[in-house]
Amino acid sequence: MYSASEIIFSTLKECLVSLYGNLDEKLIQIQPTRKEFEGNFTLVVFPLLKLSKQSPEETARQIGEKLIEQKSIVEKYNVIKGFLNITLTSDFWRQQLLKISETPRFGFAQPESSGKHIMIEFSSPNTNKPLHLGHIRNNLLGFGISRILAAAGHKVTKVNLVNDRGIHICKSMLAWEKFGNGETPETSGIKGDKLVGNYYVRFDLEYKKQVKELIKYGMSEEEAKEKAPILEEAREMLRRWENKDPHIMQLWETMNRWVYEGFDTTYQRLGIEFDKIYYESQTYLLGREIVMEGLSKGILEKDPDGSVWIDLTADNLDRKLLLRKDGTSVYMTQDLGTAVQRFTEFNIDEHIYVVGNEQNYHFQALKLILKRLGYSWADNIYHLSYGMVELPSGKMKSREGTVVDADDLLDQMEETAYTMSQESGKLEGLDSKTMDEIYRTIALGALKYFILRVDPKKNMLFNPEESIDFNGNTGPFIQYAHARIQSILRKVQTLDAEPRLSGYVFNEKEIRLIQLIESFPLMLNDAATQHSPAIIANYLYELAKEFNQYYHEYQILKESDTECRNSRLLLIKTIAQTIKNAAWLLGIEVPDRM
RNA sequence: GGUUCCGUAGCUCAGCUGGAUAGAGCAACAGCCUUCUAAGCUGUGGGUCGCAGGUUCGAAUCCUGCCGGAAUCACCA
Repeated sequence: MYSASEIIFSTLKECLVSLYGNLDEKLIQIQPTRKEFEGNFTLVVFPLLKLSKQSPEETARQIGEKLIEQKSIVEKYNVIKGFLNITLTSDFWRQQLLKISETPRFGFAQPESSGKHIMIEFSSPNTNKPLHLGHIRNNLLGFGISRILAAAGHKVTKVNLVNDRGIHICKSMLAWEKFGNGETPETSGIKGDKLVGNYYVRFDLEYKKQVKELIKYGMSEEEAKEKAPILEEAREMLRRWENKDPHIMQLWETMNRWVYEGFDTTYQRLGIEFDKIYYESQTYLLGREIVMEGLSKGILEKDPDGSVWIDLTADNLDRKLLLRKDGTSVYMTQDLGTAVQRFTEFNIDEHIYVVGNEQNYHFQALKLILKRLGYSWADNIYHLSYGMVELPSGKMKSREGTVVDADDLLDQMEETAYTMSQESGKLEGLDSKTMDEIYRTIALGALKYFILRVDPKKNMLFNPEESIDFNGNTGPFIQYAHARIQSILRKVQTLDAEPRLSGYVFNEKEIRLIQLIESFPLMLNDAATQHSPAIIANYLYELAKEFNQYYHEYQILKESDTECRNSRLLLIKTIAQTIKNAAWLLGIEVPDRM
C-alpha cells in the first residue's frame, strides 16, 4: 500500500506540474501539520515562489484550489502565511486504517528482502565481573538494533565475542586461589558471575594495599604500581595460561563456567539471545597473518626491536602497534583478524560493533588500517558508539564496586511493579504465576524503555536514589495504553457492523491517531538508517499519549451509534497492534492487563 | 596539545536531513475516579536552545570561532 505521505506527495506534484510545469522535487516540502493548526499535511510554499511569482498566500491559495478541483481525497485547505494546510477526507483515512488493520505486521519489511546481510556484535562481556547498568545499555541497544534492522528487511546475525582471557581474568583467579578457601557458587549460594566479580574486587584491594606499602618504603608511585608482587603473580599466571599449564587451565575453565552460568541467567532475564558466541581465547591469535602480509607489502613497518607498527599520522591519528616485540598480538591485531574472517568467510555486507564511545579511537583506527591493507569493505564497518551510563557520583567502576548491578536493579523494579499492582488491585483473580509474569514484564519494560529512549550517543545519568519511574514518559505508560485497549476489546465479542461500509466520519483526534499509526514505517526506516532505537521509543510514547487523551475524551463501548462504535473499535485495535509491534522492536512486551 | 562526542526548563530527556508561537516527563501547585483500567487525564508556573559571528525569505537545527563537560591518544582489553 502507499502511505498517505507518498500519496500526498504525488498528488501535489501532479498539481504543481500542471500549474508551473516541470519542477525539482526538492521544492516540494511536505510535513505533518502541527497540532495547533487545522489539517493533516502542510506544504511549505516558500520554495515555490520563484515559480509562481506571487505572494506566499496567493501561491498557497492557487495550489489549494487546484487540489480541491482535481483531487477527491482532498477535503479542504487553509492558508496561514506561507503554509498550505491540507485536510484529506475521512474516507481516505478510513481506507488507510482498514489496510493497516489487515496487515498484522504493518511496517515490517519481508524478512531478508533487502538482500543485505548485517552482522552485529554486542554485549562482549569480560568474564571477571557481573553485568551492570552500562552493560545493560550495550545489550539492549544491540538487541534493539538487531530487531529494527531485521524488521527493515535485512538478514541479521547477532554475535557475542566473550572476552574470556587476559590479565583481568587472572586477577580474579589469583585472588580466588589466595583468599577463596575453595568457595564455589554452590557452597556460598552466590551467583557465579558475582562470586568471580567479588574476587576481582578483592584483588584490587590487595593490590592497592601493596602499592601503598611500597610507596611507604620509598618507591615512586609509578614504580610501585608496576611492581606490586600480586600483579607480578597475575602476570605469571597469564604466562602459565598461555603455556596451557594444566592447573591454571582447569581453574580458568571452572571459574569461567561459573560466570557463564551467571550470565545466562541475566541474559535470559533480559530476553537477549545470540546467533553465535565467540570466545576470545579461540580468536586472539587471529590477525597475525594479515599483519605479516601487510608487512611484506610495505604497508606496515617493523621497528629495530621487532615490533610491528602502522603509521596513521597522515590521517591525523598516531602510530599504532600491531605486533609486540615478542611477536604476540594486541587487541587491534585480533580485531583485524576477526573482521577479515567475518567479511570473507561469512560474506557479510555490513558489520556493526556496539561498543562504548571510549573506543571511538580504536574503531577509527581499525577502519583505517583495514582500508590501508586494501579491504574495500572497511567502509561497511559501523561503530555504534554509545555514551556512558553515569551515576551522580561519576563513572561506574567494577573494580571499586561502584556499579548498579543488573540483577539487583531488576529485582528492585519487579518489587515496585508488585507493590503498585497490589495497590491498584487490578490483577485480582489471576493466579500467582500469571501475576508474576506480569510484574516481570512491567519491570523489564520500564528498564528497557528507560535505557532505550535516550539517544544512544549521549551519556545518560542514572540516579539510584530515585528509582526508575513507572509514571509519565516510561515503559509502563506504553504498556498501560495497550492494556487499556485490550480491556475494552475483551468486553466486545463481535463487531456487529462491517466497518468497511461505515459512514462514520472520523473526528480530528481520530485522524491524528490514524496518521500517527500510518507513519510507523517511516519511523522504522529512520530508526534503521540512524541505528537508533530511541526513535521507536519516542514514537511509542507519542502514540500512547495520543491514545490516552483520546480514551479520556471519547466513549467507545458506550457509544450508541454502531457505525461510530465499530469504527472506533477498529481504530483502537489497530493502535494496540502498532504499539505491540513497535514495542517488540525494543524487546518490550506489552501485557493484556496490568 | 591532537581527535571525537555532548551542551535545550530546577532535574531527566525529545526536537537537529533549515520552516509556523521550542516540546514532553519528573519535581511544585490546582483540579478530575457511582461513567470502557487514575501506571491515566486537564490546568498553572518554569527557556538568552552554552556564547559570539556568518549563511538566508526563515536558524535550537547548517558553517566558523570561542567557553564548558566527557572520552580517547598504552607493547591493557
